[in-house]
Amino acid sequence: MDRPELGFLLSRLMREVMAREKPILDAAGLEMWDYAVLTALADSDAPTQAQLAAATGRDKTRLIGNLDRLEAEGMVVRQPDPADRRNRIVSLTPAGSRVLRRCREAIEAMEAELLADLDPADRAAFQRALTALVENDR
Amino acid sequence: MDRPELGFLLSRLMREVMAREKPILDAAGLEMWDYAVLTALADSDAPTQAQLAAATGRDKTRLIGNLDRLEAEGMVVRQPDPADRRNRIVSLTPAGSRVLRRCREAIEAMEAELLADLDPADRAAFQRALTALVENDR
DNA sequence: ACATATCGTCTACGCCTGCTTACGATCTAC
DNA sequence: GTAGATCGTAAGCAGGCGTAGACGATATGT
Repeated sequence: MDRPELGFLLSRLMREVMAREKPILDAAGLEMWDYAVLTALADSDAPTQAQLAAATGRDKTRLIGNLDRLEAEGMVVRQPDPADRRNRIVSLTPAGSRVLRRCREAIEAMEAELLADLDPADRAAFQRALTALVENDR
Repeated sequence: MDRPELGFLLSRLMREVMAREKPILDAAGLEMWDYAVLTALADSDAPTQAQLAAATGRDKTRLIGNLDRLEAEGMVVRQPDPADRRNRIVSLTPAGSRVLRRCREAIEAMEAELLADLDPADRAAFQRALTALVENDR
């Protein structure tokens, strides 16, 4: 047979990565989407909920539930935008930042282990190519 | 911020690949899962339905519907296994092979275009690394 | 002042998912 | 031959998903 297709390989690898992330997030009491939201929050400042939904790819009505829970657990706050009070600006609390940082470290360690068997040059090229591809079709 | 995480990059790229595959499969009257099934069928010979479910990662009870439709459209046949008549052996018909080959060609062209901007050495390393990673944790 | 649009929220719809249970047909072990 | 396991199938369940419609609060254009 031919070389397996990109979609096939990506879905397999994706499944593996998610399987390895799950115990880490479970330990922190986070769901996948919570983590995506926290990450997006750390990377962009003062996003409105609509912007946050767009950034994470989550439906805006689904996002609400995640924010409700994250806010109840004190990881996130929603504040009315002084410039346009229809908007609610979401931001990380120190507690949220702390949880996020701890998860991120564990996940980076997991990723390093996952990629450990690769030839170092290939690993660098892999990450470079992946990043370029994602940025390309933004 | 840090380098984006593997899971983040993979999900983005995956989304893009699937978005580009969809029109191709639509034109052939196939759903994503149909294509995955046909591909798995071409790569392994004489699988039982349970093996096919395992190979594609689809739930065995969900697979039934796909096979029903593919069989109704003459792309696939189910035959009782002479060695164990509980099993049903699934195989591609010539028509199924033809449809699959046409889709595969279109998808490979799409992938080539997607990867076209990469540095050739990076592209080769990317594919090599991706394949190695998937085979690694099988 | 008034009409129109946007934002966040809630509710409901239909679709797809994996999981579970049950069933008949069939194989295997004893 | 009888008991138990396995295969494909059907049906039902809970949960996730995006979408759409409605609503109050708010902003904007005229």
